[in-house]
Amino acid sequence: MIKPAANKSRASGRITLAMVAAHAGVATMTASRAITQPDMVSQALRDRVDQAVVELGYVPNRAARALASSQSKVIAVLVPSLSNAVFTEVLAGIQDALDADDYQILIGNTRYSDKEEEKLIGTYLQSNPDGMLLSGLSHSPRVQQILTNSRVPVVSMMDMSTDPSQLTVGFSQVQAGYAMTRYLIDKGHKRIGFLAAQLDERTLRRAEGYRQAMQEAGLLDNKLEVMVGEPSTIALGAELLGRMLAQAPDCDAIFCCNDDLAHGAVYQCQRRGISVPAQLAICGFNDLPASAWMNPSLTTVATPRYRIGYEAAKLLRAVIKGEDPANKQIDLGFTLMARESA
Amino acid sequence: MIKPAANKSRASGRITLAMVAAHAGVATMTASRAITQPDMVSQALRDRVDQAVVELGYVPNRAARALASSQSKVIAVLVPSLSNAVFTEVLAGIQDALDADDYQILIGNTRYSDKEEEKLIGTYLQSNPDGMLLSGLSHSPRVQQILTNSRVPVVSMMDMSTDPSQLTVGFSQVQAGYAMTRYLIDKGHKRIGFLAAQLDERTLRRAEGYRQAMQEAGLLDNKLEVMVGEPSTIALGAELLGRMLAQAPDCDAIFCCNDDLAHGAVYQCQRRGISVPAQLAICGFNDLPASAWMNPSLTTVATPRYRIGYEAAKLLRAVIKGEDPANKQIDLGFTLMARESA
DNA sequence: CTGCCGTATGATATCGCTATCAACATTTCT
DNA sequence: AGAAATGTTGATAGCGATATCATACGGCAG
Repeated sequence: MIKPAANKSRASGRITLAMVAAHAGVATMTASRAITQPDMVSQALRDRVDQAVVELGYVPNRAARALASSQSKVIAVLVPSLSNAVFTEVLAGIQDALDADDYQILIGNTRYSDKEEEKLIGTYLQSNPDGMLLSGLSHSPRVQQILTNSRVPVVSMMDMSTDPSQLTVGFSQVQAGYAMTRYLIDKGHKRIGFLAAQLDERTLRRAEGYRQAMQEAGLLDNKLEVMVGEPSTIALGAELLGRMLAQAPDCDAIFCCNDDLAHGAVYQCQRRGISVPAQLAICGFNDLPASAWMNPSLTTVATPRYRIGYEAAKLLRAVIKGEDPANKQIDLGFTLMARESA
Repeated sequence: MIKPAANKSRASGRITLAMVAAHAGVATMTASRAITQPDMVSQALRDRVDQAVVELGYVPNRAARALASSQSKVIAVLVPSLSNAVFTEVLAGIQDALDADDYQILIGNTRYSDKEEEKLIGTYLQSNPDGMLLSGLSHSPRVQQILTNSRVPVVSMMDMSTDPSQLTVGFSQVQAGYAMTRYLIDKGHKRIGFLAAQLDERTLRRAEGYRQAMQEAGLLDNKLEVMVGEPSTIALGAELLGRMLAQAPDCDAIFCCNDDLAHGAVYQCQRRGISVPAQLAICGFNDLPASAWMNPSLTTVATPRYRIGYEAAKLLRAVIKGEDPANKQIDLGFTLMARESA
């Protein structure tokens, strides 16, 4: 019943599906089905194929599969940073959502650079991905064109879009910035500084929310803004606190555009003997793990990063399957965490 | 001179190399060479091909390339965690080292699980990677066998191996654990606790170093060890500090197996009114960014994570090219950062 | 002028798998 | 019972690139 194994000794020592099929005494196509669509093959043959797979140690060749089926089973994910905990949690959500689906996730780090993003998208397109997850809404015109031409489904993460056709999962950065500023205003602060670094699109949106709230309260003053393009770090937060106090000595509260800066600012206050929040209130953005534990604990905005990744991946998967999702824009909101520092 | 473009309207709307070649009026093979080995093609034809590539917006198909050349240009990287800053810095080093080489990096997160690792390696082997970068030395027997069978070059990162044939880049975790413990002993501490979580192989090696030093000084006492398997977090550090003090109230110093735990322990001391280092010295491991800035600043061991990634990737690249590296074991050492907390 | 050689170009045969349709066996329906 | 529907299996033809070998050509030695 069982034919002898194929012995075309190919150059590559690799075990191929054809060898498995020969070993099991079935056609290659049947072996293929036994592996990828077991329901379509009779129990008896399926068992023989399965056994042959084990005996020969067969490992399918993804490249061949992709080529023949024009389905890469690859999803490309672009994040602006891997050292930022925000995005690693987004990635965790994505991985969990895609876990069982046998998707290969291609993680790209754009380092907050449009050029890098363009380069990465170009590279990833060579892998013919079934879908892409991008961070942010704004991309260079060339990127937009490349994406349109490629017809790859794309879901944008982290912020809400005004374009209703764009698939988006996130929360409104503007509203979050507004909410935090309002909180400080309601606490009675008048001279509220805004400390920002990196100046990526999310930061700029938060700044927008800040200005909106300050404007409404008649408190807007550009002396209260310290914004620099360097990457956001604790060390920079410490430094920028100094710059802020030099620029606006009467400042009574500081809204840092993220927790790293806020941590640095708090530590620096401690070193200078400035008491937080008595003399200066400080708050951050993102609610990193340390924020709840440090002393004083940090008032900040908790953002649903894990869920953003999770829901974005689920949405993308649905679109890849050809479904037309009822909800193209998923707003996951945010939570203001009032703690000791403000 | 230029023939009309090919118009075999393939099912996939994709622009193929054949179309580019037709558009440029050359053979497919010539177009292929013009793109991948430009030196082998005359200036004139090369220009025509380049132009056709741009005009048609040609994107090479990586799967086809991999299949035909049996070179995937993929390097798989396995790390136990993405939320741990240590490994994201390793990744940064890898990316920088491999930047120009047109390698595709497949990042896998094993979540500190042997099973996950096995699964990921199985998946990644389907992509026929040119090489692999693994974290740690110890892998399940099955993984070892799979790797041996696949004949994929592997470089192990993070620790030093005793097997001289194994390609390794890292530093001795045992020595680092020993050094930190000695430091505390030399400072006059007698009851030095060891706080550990996660209990992955690196943590266990550090524990080994700790015990060795304590043994030598005649200070070893298992009441001084608190080790749990849960993931390492700031919150857990805070909790375990309590457990340590309950278990060994006379403890006068604590060596935390990583900075997260140490941060939690320090914060918890502050809440309990225990002064660090006067009443209790605390030190960590890894030197995360916050450690230098928090108050008190944290005594810890700085580890060359970025360089580990960088050198490991360079070593792997050399091996892939067929070179036989003189130095198969690269020890990048570590640095004890003496700060305020101990 | 013949013939050999190195270089640029092209034709063809795979790489390993799946899509597709044909062939046949087995039910189910009228 | 005969036709139609259903379910399995197999043969064949690509998917889009590169490896390999063959061919054409100009240059140079003899």
